[in-house]
Amino acid sequence: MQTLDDISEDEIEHDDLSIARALEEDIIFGRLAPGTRLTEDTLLARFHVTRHFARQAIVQLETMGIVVRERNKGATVRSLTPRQVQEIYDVRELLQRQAALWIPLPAPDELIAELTALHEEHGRNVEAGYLRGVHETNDKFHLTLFSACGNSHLVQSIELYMRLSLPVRANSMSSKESLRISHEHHRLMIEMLKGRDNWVLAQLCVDHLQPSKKRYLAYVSEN
Amino acid sequence: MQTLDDISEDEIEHDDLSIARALEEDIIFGRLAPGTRLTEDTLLARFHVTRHFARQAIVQLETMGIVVRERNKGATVRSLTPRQVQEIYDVRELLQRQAALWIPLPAPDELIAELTALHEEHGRNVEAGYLRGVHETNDKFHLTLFSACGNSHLVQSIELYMRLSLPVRANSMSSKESLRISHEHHRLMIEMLKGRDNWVLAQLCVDHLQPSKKRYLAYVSEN
DNA sequence: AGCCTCTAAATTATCGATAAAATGAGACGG
DNA sequence: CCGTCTCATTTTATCGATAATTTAGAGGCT
Repeated sequence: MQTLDDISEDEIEHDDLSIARALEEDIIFGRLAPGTRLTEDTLLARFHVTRHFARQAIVQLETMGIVVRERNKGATVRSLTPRQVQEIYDVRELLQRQAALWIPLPAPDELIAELTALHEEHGRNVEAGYLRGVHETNDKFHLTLFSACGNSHLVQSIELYMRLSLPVRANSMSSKESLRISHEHHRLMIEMLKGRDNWVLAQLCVDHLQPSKKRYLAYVSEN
Repeated sequence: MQTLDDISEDEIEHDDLSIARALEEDIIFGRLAPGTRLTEDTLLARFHVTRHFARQAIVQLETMGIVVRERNKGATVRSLTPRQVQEIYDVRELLQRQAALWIPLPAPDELIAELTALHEEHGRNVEAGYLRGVHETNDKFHLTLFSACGNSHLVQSIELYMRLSLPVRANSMSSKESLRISHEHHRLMIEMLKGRDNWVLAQLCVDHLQPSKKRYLAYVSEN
């Protein structure tokens, strides 16, 4: 497996937020396995920033929930037990279902157009095998969709739980087939937005979460 | 109104967490009005800590959601628009209702005993007019209750939203009558835990939130 | 008076250095 | 051979000082 030291990030100027984002990406692409230790010095060497920023980035990651810190012992990439995964997904389902139920239907053309654009970009990324783009457009699609519920706090919480489930979703990025299925789900969601049935939309949003959860739970149970 | 400088905190040793807690208390008791500016130097003088800790405490408060920071401009106590209050309470109701529904009924005697103890302490605090204690035992009561749902992540989110609604709940601390009503609600909840009807319990938990929300919204609408 | 500009004061952001704590390796005694 | 005690090394926590930014107000111009 690739270690943290093999990844170098010269030339780019980093602040604590961009470091956090870079590491977030490493986690979803499996370059950083859960449990990996994250020392300040390593970040310092990789990103060529002062200790201050490396430290701040770790704090960021901690509040984002993707890293765990122990006093005087530093940070490790959070690793999730099946139990925790189940808990996180139960809450995700709760939040996303309610957001879907609160979206006024039929949705305005403006929103449909925006989502369609994201959807097409997502499709192109899938076919091109450009995983970074897939992840980015996927998250943007869902956040845009759920924002239509009108409750920004709910959306924020949804975002939090999307990040918490990052390591779970990492698995599903590897197979183009599952990405295509996910893409198809998105198309259906857009169709539903044109209709009037919130319950169908909500169910779709919940079902959409199942594959990566099941895949992950199956994966850990056989190891 | 009392300003931040009037409050002094000698003798006690503070770290960033205890500072955050102290300020949290100031907010719920109305000593720190929403919108109040929070400069590092002020905290520094009040708590006799280094700049480092004062700063860290502010970051803490930011992630707890009770303070807003703007780059190069410092922090102010978060002030909530009626719209935001409504959003926060909608999510609170969603989370707490679901937690109540997930609690296995009837609850084990152990839990009943623990809650009863907290309930009695809460009652004593109310009658003694010891507001700090009221707030503390109140939050502890609810967190203990909701923990019984078995989903620690859900409980964490509930805790987050309890903090977000701190300025809203501040109002209700002032009248002993409303504290007594709240206390009575708690008693009913314990009764419900002995039964088998999750729906009644859930409804009770949701209703319990209404008074302080309504009071706050009424208050801001007439100003 | 109204308005722009420039300066000084206040405040936050960043840095490099030092202190404190944990970790691991090797020495020593049982 | 095993435990454990000490010390060197690694890593995080804390500090004080300096840099950068914003804010407010004085002074001058039209």
